[in-house]
Amino acid sequence: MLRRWITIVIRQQLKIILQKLFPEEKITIDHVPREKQGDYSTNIAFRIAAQKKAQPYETAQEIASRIQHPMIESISVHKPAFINFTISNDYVLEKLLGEPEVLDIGKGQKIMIEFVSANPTGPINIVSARAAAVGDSLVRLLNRTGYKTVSEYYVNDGGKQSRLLAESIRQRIRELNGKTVELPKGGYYGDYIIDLAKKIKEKGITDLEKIREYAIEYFIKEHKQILHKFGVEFNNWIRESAICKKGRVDEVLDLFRERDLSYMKDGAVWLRTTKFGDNEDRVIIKSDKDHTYTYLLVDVAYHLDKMKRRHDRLINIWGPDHQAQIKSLQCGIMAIGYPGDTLEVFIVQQVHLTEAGKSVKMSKRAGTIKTLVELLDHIPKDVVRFFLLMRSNSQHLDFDLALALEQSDENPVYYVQYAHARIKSIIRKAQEQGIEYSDNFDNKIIKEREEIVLAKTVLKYAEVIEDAVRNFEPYILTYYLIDLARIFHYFYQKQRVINENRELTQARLALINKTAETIKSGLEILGISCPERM
RNA sequence: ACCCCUGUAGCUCAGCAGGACAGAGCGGCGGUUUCCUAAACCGCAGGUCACCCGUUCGAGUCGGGUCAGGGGUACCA
Repeated sequence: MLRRWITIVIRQQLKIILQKLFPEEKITIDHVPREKQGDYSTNIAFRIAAQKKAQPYETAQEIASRIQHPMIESISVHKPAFINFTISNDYVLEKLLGEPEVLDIGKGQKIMIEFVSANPTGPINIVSARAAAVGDSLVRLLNRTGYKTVSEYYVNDGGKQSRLLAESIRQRIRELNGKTVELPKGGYYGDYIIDLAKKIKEKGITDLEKIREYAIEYFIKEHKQILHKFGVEFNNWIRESAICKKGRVDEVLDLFRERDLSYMKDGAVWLRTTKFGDNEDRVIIKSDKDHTYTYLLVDVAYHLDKMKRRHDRLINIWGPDHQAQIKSLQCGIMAIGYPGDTLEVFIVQQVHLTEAGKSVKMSKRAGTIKTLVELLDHIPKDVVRFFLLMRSNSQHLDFDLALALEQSDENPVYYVQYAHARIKSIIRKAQEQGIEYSDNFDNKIIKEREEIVLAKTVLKYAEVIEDAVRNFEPYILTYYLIDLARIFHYFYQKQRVINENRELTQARLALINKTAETIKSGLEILGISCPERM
């Protein structure tokens, strides 16, 4: 990629000029904010001047005068003391039309990435949908950059919530039978419970445990279906019950006992998480009759299982409501002998659904949910994904339903897709006239500002991918695609691709073809379709 | 009380490990189509980067504090 090459070149040059004055890795290369003043810039003169107690501007001029390289078209010094480089067009075109760079950032590292993991007690809400979009894009991104990923969905099919769900359904069934009922405290009240109750009533299931099983299977199936519709597939769906059956919980309990990290108090078993920096110790086995396990215990067991499957890194993507668990879980993982940074957790912040300025609150229990199912009933998958990938993970996200429904210019998804469709249309047109694009042209034929800017922007793609991977932030790519589309549209307005000069036409076809490939690649990573025509 | 996230143009947000006169989209106003898709493009208006201190040659960016908004702090998952 350009940035890497220019960094290497400049470092080499500076190394000679500066001798040992400055460590190579401290030389930073940035993009220049203003197009007219070059492509890349270094602030090295400030550093050198500070060390030598010299004037920064003069130092910059001195350094600049001594740098020379065929890929650098020109060097200029700007006040206060920036040294700017403009890349030669030849080099840009050579890179653009050459073999696409294979980015091997991961170097075969195995990453397990767990996301969504919504409880099978109701439909998937929009925050989980956001996690799904982010997680799925990250998987695609990582797989294209030299990582080996495994995506996993953890199903909480045990525990109190599923029993509460079953009880809620049973009461609804009784209600359908004309009885007055009392819904369990903290139970589930959504309309979907009544629908499910009707189904279960028809099947003639009355046993509470059978109701529970039926309901859980029902929701797992529903989640799989809707995620499939959303373009998200998981390598593994792993169940809490399976982890328990495997004996992982006992393993974990043994480890705790061996290391003297668990103790009895008030009839419950506690884990000394404070030893690892938690604010308080946590209960792992409850004091109730059945001595049931807490979520924490089972979750530690689950993560032990993940680690036994030999992954180099474990990543979880969680919603904001799970923020408080991170510490305890990491302490639990340390308690079984793994380093605290074994598990990295990324929190995607909440999603605010807005409609005509009014916000719609969401809670699974309250029954006023806006679910992924409902969302996809009204808004195309591409739009939902794009909107959910427009903010950094840590940003609260406003999802404007009205805007999402707009089928036109306001909607940035179509803006990007349209750029691709437009290019494809031009290429089709050219083919009808018997013109194919060709990489064999004199580089000097590409010289218009709009062409060069487009070419340089396409080349930035590799840098963007690198940034997105490094930060685990797909939105960086989303922004880039909007930017690329804008630059293409501008180019289109200013320069004709198909024109009377055949060689120029072919060159421009090659340029826009690369642009289309880049948009397509980017949209694929975001899990968004890329139509040939619109 | 403690923890996490956020506070940049009327609205929604970019601003990448400090740098060059603060950017985009939407909304507002005004333009562009004998020609490759107008789902496009161009121009104008609009900001004491919440506030205060500090570090620095240089702070929207880093540190401390204040204020404001959202979320979280279960023997629920």
